[in-house]
Amino acid sequence: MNKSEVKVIAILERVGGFASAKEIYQLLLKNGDSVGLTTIYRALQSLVDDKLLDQLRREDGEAIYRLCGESHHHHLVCKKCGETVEIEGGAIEKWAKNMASEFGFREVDHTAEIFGICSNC
Amino acid sequence: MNKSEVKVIAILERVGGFASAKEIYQLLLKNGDSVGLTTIYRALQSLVDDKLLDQLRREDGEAIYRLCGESHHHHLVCKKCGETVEIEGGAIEKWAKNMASEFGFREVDHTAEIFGICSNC
DNA sequence: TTTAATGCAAATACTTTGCAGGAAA
DNA sequence: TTTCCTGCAAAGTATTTGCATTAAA
Repeated sequence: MNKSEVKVIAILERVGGFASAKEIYQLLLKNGDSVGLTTIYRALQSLVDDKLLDQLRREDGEAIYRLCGESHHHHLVCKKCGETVEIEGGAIEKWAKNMASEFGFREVDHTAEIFGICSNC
Repeated sequence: MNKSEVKVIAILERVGGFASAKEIYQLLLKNGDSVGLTTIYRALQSLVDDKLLDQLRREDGEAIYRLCGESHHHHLVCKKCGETVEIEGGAIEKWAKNMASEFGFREVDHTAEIFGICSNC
């Protein structure tokens, strides 16, 4: 594991959830670290190969990464103003696990988001 | 719904599962239909907007499409081969409703997908 | 010195958009 | 005519690769 990979892991720890290559890149720059996007991609690829990161896809096809085994949360997003609340998804975790095992799927992951209009809008 | 959209629907009926834009394009060509890839993309986009198709992503980020049933359901998708199972999400519906009301959100909608590797892969 | 890591630029793959010509109403 | 549909070519975005430079061992 080289320096870039350590940096990427550190950022993802700080983020505590999913982030795309570009987001990680920008966080590193903001951090004062000097890196190229290429290096981020290479670090991410290597970390996924080593099974230290999970890789999923956003709806628009962009790849997003997360530390393996990290407990994650979901979002409640306002369709109008974009305000976002992080919520626990205990029920969903169980649902995903049950459904997956019912149909014989392994290495299971999931995405879930709730959209609505917040009380201010 | 115009001619191209009808053609796309017909192909997806024949396929009986997911297909990417390129796959649909090639099937149409093999069929003797003369179409451009651009038109396929436009038809797909329009059908997704009209909620006649579900759109998901393969592991490599390519979009895949398929006819969607009318009832609200969720998907259990194989990250490798794209095989998909439609599943009921009773638990999720409740979770979404509860979370939304807890935080004062209304006009609530949600997305939820489970990813894994199916028993054949 | 020998190997591994880096980053720019170019290449690739998927998808969207601008635009002009053609079909349909 | 007026509007919609098409498809080529160009643009856009995410990601990967070639290659020469640099850092590390």
